Order: sequence, then structure tokens, then C-alpha cells
Amino acid sequence: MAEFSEKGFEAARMEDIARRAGISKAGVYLYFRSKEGLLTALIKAKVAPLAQQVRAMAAAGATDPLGALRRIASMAAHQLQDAKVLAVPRLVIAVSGRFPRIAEDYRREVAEVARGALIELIEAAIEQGRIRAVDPVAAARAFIGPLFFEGMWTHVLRGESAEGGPGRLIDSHFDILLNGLEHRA
Amino acid sequence: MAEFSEKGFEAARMEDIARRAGISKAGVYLYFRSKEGLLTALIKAKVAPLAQQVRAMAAAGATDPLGALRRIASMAAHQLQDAKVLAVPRLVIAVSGRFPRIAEDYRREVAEVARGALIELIEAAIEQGRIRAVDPVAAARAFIGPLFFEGMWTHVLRGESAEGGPGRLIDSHFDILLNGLEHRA
DNA sequence: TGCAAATAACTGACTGGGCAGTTATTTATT
DNA sequence: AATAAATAACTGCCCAGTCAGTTATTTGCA
Repeated sequence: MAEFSEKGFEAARMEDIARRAGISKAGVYLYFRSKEGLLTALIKAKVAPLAQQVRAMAAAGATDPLGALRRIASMAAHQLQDAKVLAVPRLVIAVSGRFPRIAEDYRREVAEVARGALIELIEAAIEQGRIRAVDPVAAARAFIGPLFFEGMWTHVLRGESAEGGPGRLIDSHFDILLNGLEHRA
Repeated sequence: MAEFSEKGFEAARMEDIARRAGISKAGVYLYFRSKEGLLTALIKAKVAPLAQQVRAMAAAGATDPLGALRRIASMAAHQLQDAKVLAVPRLVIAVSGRFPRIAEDYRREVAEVARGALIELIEAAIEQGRIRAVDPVAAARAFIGPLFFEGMWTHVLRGESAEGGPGRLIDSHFDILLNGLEHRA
């Protein structure tokens, strides 16, 4: 993981990966078919659990969907302070053209799981009358998009991270997400 | 551009790039110092104008900031249907670790320009009393994030694109952005 | 205008290094 | 002794970048 995220897929050397794992390069090939196979396994092992965690948080918060959304956002905002969290999505973005299977796996096992959980939470919130009847897919996009963007802005472009840290970030995010930009009547 | 976006930076071969441009590989080195130099020049030539266009649209819309934001979003949503538009951001994300200078250039000449224009529009809207006094940086994030996410979702992960095409996407986006998720009083 | 000299644009062929994946061999375990 | 685990050394391929040499274009001059 460290090697891949520091150097990217192509520039990461199997020799370095092996050394860092405390074995020889040939040793790696006892456990993984190829470099691509290693990355695939890595994604499944390291990232799929995160998506499962989002799903669990969503399931646990079915009776209080807005609270659950806020907890999920808060967790995400804190995690985003660590560049390592974005390493896998970055890798996926980088290699998706040449290894479509990796993008497919990631979508199915990570992105779709987390996104699905969010959509369900939003649907529950609508059903319970907590929020108005917006398009749940659009609402999920409005929820994730700014967080994703903030991560890319900070860690990829090295722009200044949001003032006031994750707490403030989430407060602003939810203020706009729930109340919108327009004046209240 | 085509070679880089189809194969990524490392896997793109200078020989293929040259052939596609109708010259020999050595010929490319008459105009560009290195592979990295070629990519840098490409980004400046191809993408910086887009950011300038956003700035121009923002400047032209100073008297009607919300209208200008909507026109910019609409343009972005239509452009996003074409995978080529995201090719450069994807490349930047992919190589930013190994070539920090590329990420820096992109931030300074593209991202910061477009983002700055949006922030100014939002500040103008607040000043004119069209929207309430939210944090302009957070509002810009809420504006861009979902569009960026939609592009990545569709073109990188090959997820289903937003139902109803760009028109519908913008309508949902602005509905949530302006009115929020909560019920109106 | 015609022609040669000078310069610019371009290329084929090569090099040097790097690295994924394999194989023959050694070391540890039962 | 037999099997499993691990490795050092090796192979074959790829490709960025270079360079000596060729072709095209421009300039200078009679």
C-alpha cells in the first residue's frame, strides 16, 4: 500500500514492495499471481471493510437517518485528514483505464456499497418526513461530492485544507446541505 | 492527449505519441524537453483556457450571480458527458505524487482560477442579498463537488450516469443547493 | 533568375537502464 | 528423508532519451 500510494502503480517496484514486507521479490509471487493481482487483493483487503463500516453505521441509524448521515460525514471528514485514505481511490482513478477490472471491483465492492447505504438513509429520512422528497440519488451526490472534492483538493493539489478543521467543515457542509443557500421564508 | 488519456502517463509511449502526431519520436524532442515537459505543455495549452472561460462567464455575470452559476454548472454538466474533459484531471491525480510540479501548475492555473471565480460569484450573490451569508468557500465546494463526483463516477468507475441527462442533473443539483434538504417553513 | 551555402526540421538506429516474472537452488519444517 | 517455504540470480523485454546523418527550406550572392 505504502509503495503503491507513494509512487503510483507503474512506478512502484515489486522488489521494493517485497523488501518492505520483509521478504524477497520471488516470495511475493508465491502469494500473488502478478502485480495487478497484488493491487486487486490490496484493495479488497484494505478498503472493502471501510465501505462495510459505512453500511453498518447506516443500518444502525435507520431510526435517526439525519444523525447517521452526520456521523458518517464526520467520520469521513476526520479520515480525510490522512492522505493515506485517499491513496486507494487515487490508484483506482489512475489505473482504471488500463485495468478496467480494478475499477469494476472497486465500484461493486466499495463505491456502490457506500453509495447505496447513503441512498437508503436518505430514502428513510424522506419516508419519515425528516426531509422533503428530493431525488435520493442527487441528495447522495450532494452529500458525498463536496467531501470527495475536499479530499482531492487538499491531498492531490495540495491546496489549503478547509479552515477550522473537520468539525467546521462538516458544520458548513450540513448547513448548506440541509438549509440551502437561499434565504429561509 | 489521446495517448495519455487512453493509457495513462507511464504507459503512453513517446513513439506512439509521435506517430500519432505524424512525426518521429526524435522529432518530439525538438519541441519538448521530456515526457514530463510534454504533459506540462499539454495541460497549459488544453486546459487553462477552460478555466479562463469560467472566469469570463463569472465576470460577465456579476449582476446576476445566480444566473451565472447556473450557466457555468450547465456548461460543466454538458462537458462532463464527454470523457475527454476529465482526462486531464485524471492524469493530474495519477501523476501528482511523482511530479508535484504538475499538480502545482494545475492548481495555480486551472483549479484556483475556476474556484476563485466561483467564490467571487457567491460573495457577490451574498452582497446583493440573493442568498444568505454562508461561507463562500464551503458554498463553492458544495457547488463543484457533486459535479466533480458525477464525472468521476460516470467515467472512471463506469457507473450509471445521472438519469435524465445534464439538464435534469443541474435541476436536481440547484434544487438541493439553493433550497436544501429540509422542509421549508 | 539561378545556384550555392547555410540553417532548420526531421529521422533511423542505437544505448543504457530498469524491471516483471521465472528458474535453479538453498533453507526450514514435519 | 520428504516436503514446503523462500530466495538469489537470471532472462527477456520495453522504452526514454540521444546522436550522427539526411532532407527541406531559407538566405546570400552573382
